[in-house]
Amino acid sequence: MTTVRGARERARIEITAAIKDEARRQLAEDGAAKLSLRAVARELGMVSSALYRYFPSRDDLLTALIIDAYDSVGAAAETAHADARVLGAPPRDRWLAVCIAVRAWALAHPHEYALIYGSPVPGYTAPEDTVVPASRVGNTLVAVVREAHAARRLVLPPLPAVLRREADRMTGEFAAGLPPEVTATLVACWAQLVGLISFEVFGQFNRVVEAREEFFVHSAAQLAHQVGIIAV
Amino acid sequence: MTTVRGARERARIEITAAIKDEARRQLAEDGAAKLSLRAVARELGMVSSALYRYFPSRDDLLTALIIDAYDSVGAAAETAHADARVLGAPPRDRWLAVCIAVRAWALAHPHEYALIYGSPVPGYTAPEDTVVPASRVGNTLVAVVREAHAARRLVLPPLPAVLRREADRMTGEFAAGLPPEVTATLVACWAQLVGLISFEVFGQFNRVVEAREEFFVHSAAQLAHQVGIIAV
DNA sequence: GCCAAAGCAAGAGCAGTGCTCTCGTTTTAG
DNA sequence: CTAAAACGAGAGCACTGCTCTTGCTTTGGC
Repeated sequence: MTTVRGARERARIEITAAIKDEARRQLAEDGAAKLSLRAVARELGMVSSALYRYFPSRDDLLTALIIDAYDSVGAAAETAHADARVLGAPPRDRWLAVCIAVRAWALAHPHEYALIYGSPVPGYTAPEDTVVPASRVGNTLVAVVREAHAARRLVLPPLPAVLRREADRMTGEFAAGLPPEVTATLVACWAQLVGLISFEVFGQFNRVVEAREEFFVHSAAQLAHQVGIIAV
Repeated sequence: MTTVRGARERARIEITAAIKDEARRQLAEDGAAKLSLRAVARELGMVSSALYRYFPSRDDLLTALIIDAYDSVGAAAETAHADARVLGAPPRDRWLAVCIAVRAWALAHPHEYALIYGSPVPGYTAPEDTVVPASRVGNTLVAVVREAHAARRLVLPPLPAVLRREADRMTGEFAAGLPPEVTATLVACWAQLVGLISFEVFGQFNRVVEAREEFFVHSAAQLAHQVGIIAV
């Protein structure tokens, strides 16, 4: 927490939060495309130009929402992992718990999910501020696999020679403590997990998959197996 | 081909195509969010209201582009499959060929890819006209697996009891001739494949995966294995 | 406590958007 | 040949993101 120096700074914090809240409300209702700065300002009883004191542009507001969304889904994954750990769940169940938590968050916040894992809306390059929150879910999966390795519940999948250097680099950069053999596989599984969730959230499973929950749990279990986490 | 009854109908066909071409150009340049009906009309030397004779709304134009994009990537997948088949490639290589073709198409047309596999832009419900083109890639994967089964190059993965009915239904609906044991797995692999491609196209692999090509081919091969296609 | 400086809300205004409606003109079909 | 349908052009509405100017309020250094 930063110290609040005066009434003005306190007001700024509150108004910034109010803007984001209202924007999130409109986002959840109509989607990112229809999010309007003027509508947000109108709903908050202020004039649109005043809003630019807090967010220099519409894209900056969206970026703030993106960061919050990353933090929100990241927190969901982390608490699911922590809960599974205090229950003494085996690695496979911890993996499943995280996957299920991410899916549940996505289904509960489809538009925020679309904001972070759908097509990038503002431009093409993600602002620097997003990379740390963006990696929270990934880091949680790394933690699960790391614990599985420590508990000797991990078999190392074979890794082709061409990916050996890549796996070493990845491991050093964001998966320290993980056997390099699994790092590349884990990244792939993470992308595949998001693919599964995206298909469900974005309606690609309409008329295709009906038993969504069972289908997802089974697929997530397959991913656990693929990354080397042994059953039970 | 429908018969062209007169000059007016011929003109309508040409103008409709010109509108879509120009719209696709602007889409490839600036993305779906910045696609403007007025800009398209301006570039074509017509007034914006005239464009509404051809597409009743911006969303309808986008829907037309979505259908074309589905057809485009579907055709890419089908030709890749056909080429691999005439070369006598084994099932695993046919699977890889289709995956690689879809990825190549996505990297070449990122905004069109975002249109179909990113967040749904217009509303939430996909128009009925999109479901047939949308299934072309999936059908190609079904065909690959079906051929693998016919060539006895397919091992049936175990399927949990909860998904048995679901797998039977899926098979009857869009995967006739496929052993029900693989249908559900195939659908999951299809979603996971799109997850891999989306992460790359949407920049989620920035600072994470560097050897993209090798990483993708290895992951796609893993998916082939997962769906039951045996190596070589 | 005073006062310049900075932060702030409000309003007007600009360029752009999707979309509608009207009005002549042209092409089609009976 | 004529009524009907399709068409292009233009004006106009309501909305958007964003900028600039104008006063007012809070802040921080003296």
